[in-house]
Amino acid sequence: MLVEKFNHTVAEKKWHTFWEQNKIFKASADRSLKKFYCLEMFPYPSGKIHMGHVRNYTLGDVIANFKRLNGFNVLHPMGWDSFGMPAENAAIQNKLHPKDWTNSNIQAMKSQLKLLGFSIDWDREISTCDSSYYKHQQKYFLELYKKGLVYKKESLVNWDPVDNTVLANEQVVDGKGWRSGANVIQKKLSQWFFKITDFAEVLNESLDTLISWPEKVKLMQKNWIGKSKGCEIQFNLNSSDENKKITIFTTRPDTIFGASFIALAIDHPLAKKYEKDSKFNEFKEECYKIGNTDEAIAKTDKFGFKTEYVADHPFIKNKKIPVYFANFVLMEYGTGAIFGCPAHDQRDLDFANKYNLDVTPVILPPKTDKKDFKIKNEAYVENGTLINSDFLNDLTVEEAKELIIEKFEKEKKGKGKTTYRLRDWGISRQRYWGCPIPIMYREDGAIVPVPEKDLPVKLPEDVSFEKPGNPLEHHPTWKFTTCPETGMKAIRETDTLDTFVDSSWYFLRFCSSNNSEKGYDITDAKYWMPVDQYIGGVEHAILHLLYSRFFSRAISMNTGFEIKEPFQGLFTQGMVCHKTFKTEDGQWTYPEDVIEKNNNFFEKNTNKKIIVGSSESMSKSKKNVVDPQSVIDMYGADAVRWFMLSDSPPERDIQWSDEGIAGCYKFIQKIWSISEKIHNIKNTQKISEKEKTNLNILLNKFIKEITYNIENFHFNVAVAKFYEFTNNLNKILSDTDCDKDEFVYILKQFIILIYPFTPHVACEIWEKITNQNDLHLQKWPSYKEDLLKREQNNIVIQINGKKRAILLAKDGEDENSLFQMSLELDNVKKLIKNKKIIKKVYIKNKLINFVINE
RNA sequence: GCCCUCGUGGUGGAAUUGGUAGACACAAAGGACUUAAAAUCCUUGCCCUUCGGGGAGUGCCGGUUCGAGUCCGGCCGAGGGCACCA
Repeated sequence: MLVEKFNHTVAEKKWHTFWEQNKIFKASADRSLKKFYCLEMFPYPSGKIHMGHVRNYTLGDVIANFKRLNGFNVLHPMGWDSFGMPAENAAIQNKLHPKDWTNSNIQAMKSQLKLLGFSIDWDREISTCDSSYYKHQQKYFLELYKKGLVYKKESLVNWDPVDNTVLANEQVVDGKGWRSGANVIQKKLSQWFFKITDFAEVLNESLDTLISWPEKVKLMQKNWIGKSKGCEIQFNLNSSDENKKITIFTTRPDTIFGASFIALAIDHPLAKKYEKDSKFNEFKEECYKIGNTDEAIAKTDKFGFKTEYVADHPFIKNKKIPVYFANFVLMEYGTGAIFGCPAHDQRDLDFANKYNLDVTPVILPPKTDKKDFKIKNEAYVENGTLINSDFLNDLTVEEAKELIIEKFEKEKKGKGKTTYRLRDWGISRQRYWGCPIPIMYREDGAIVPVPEKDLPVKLPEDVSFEKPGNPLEHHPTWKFTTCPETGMKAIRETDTLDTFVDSSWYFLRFCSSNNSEKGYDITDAKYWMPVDQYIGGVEHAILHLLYSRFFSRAISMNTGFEIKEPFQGLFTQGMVCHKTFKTEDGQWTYPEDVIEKNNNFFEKNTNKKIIVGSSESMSKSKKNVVDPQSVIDMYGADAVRWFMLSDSPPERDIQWSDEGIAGCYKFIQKIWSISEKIHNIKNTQKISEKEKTNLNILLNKFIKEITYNIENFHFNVAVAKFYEFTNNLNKILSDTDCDKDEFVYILKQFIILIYPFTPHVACEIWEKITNQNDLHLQKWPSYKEDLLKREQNNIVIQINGKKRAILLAKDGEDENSLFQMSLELDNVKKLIKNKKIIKKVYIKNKLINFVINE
């Protein structure tokens, strides 16, 4: 019989229309239902969707569909992270208004997402650049301002002296501005900050409650917050001026007897004295050049600037400790001052060796003789016992820390303290395309929040990008206003908010997206929050997730419903990679412009030879991208979705391949042809009870495997199980006398199981065999555990741990008779002959191991 | 530099708790069907073999165990993170 092919173009369009018209994926307002909030990180509307989006949203869609079939009321919304730099760049380069550019991108990407058949509740769509969104954000800003969680301080920015503009780190390439090519300098600007450090402890501690987060992400956040327990110590200075004391922070107070210098950050208050010293300023310039990332600091040679100050050691009489400024000490961390103990810290040792400072070991490694222990170029940072340390001698590091802190506190020379590496969140951006900060600067110098009734402070639309810098700053009228209370003249804040603020509460907005009064409603949030499953790229492991955890907690404090943790479950997916193609003169080439001839590759139009490079994550700059649109057109949405779930575990990178997607297409066709075969069975002859039982066992095992693998995010394994089951089913179909009812039943179960993965072909087959369009209303199949108990098991017979035979035995067969039976097997007999059995091991229904001496 | 993760066929990967290593897929080779191609289906996949089976084997070296891809120790290699792109 000629089987008609599955026409994905027609079928997919048909189901899209049906789903949309009947609002199949709309979350129910019925609060008695058990809920499931499934969220993927919302996209930046850059123009077109890319494979990374396809993968991200396919993963989420499987979960959302799976949960719906399991009876949950699922919230699966989508929105747009639509403020940000690319829109401004487009405005500068193509003379398009950021708003128009953004909105047309949104339209384009939305229709692409619809093509993929994602089960999204589009009625809740939001866009962060819309004033109906950001007006609530301005309100939250003011609330935090009132709570004292927002403040202003001077802070360094990357400044392009030619374009007269602030640059983001990514706009600084090799120390030069990306557009002008000018050397970027560090400039101090007064900027707004959120006091996230007030939450350092709670954000750190609360990580332990997130049991469904990847350990890796939690660890990254822990490192970022960087809690460390230590001690502040005051040193007396021999100084003739007002600086009589200096406070340092250390996590190693136990090494105080090995202290040989004090090092200060270049912007430490003591630097004031040297601000006119040209040598010091040269040194300072050198330090600025390094930048302030941990990586840069760790890799740079340590150097310092000696001050005239000398400090007294707190316990060793007459011991004088020199004071330096050093390039590896940061003002932002601790007190901006440390004491150096070179014997037990590599940085301190490098520094001490450079300036010929004392190196006195104070920790002796275990089982080492004091006489043999010398420090040269490598610091000893492990545990040990204290030496050369007066009253601390012979204690362990832990004991010494405890005792010395006690002593410091008693003698009022210092105190135990916990510090965090986490710094406050700078939220000012000197850019146009962002949420305006609702603040005015009054002519009398007062900083005045815009009253709530005057919100939103809307972005002006008539802006020009002719001049470099912030268009809000240049706008002829926008920033001039009056204080509503006093009538005094005022100037608006022209900085806008970091776009990470926009994405720090959008998941709350989805709970009440159509509420114009409030950003979110507490009753809605009580029902929907927290997000049960959040899915996105690991690149957001730190900032976005940490900021969201902070912001949602901060704005919900004292509202009667505090959001302690917004994301209960987190999954971070890997990237989509593809081979790279380059011409011999080093030009990146798009895959669709490359053709293969006898294992050699050429550029289509020019016939230039192409060099195939390694597989890397798809990026526009390397041109190793495949446009989802073209693949959807050719193979259909189901095949693309299937590809995204196949082969690679979702947390790992996936390699895009043309053969792979073709294979997925074949599989979609295959399940279609199997369903046709079953649908067209004419013979209704019953199959035997035994065959029926076997089929049932197969199906039950299959249901269990698919359920387990979805719940555990092993989608690639689930896909393999689908292949396996399909192969088996196809074999049985050609072997067995057909029983239509039986096979239709199996097919229906199969279709429900595959619906979350490939909904279009599933709905089409379902409709064909049932004449109904209610696949989305079906219940997820359950399995019977007793059916999975097999009557017979293959028992592996090992001799000395090596597989030698397989024995088919009744379930639960007596141990001794199993030993007897296995000893009868030819191969076993042969190998055991004349040898003594020392030990017999039996693992129920699985394995026997005879241990014999050779 | 510091912190973390991962090393399994030609390739992507599977192996829930220590118990048949290589499921499933891609690629390759051979075959069937066909006038032919496409599509589809079958077989093969390290070494030795008397075709029963035997040997080696999960980056390398060692350990624990009746039994190790899985646990422990030490090497080697690859990747990721380390403060305003989103």
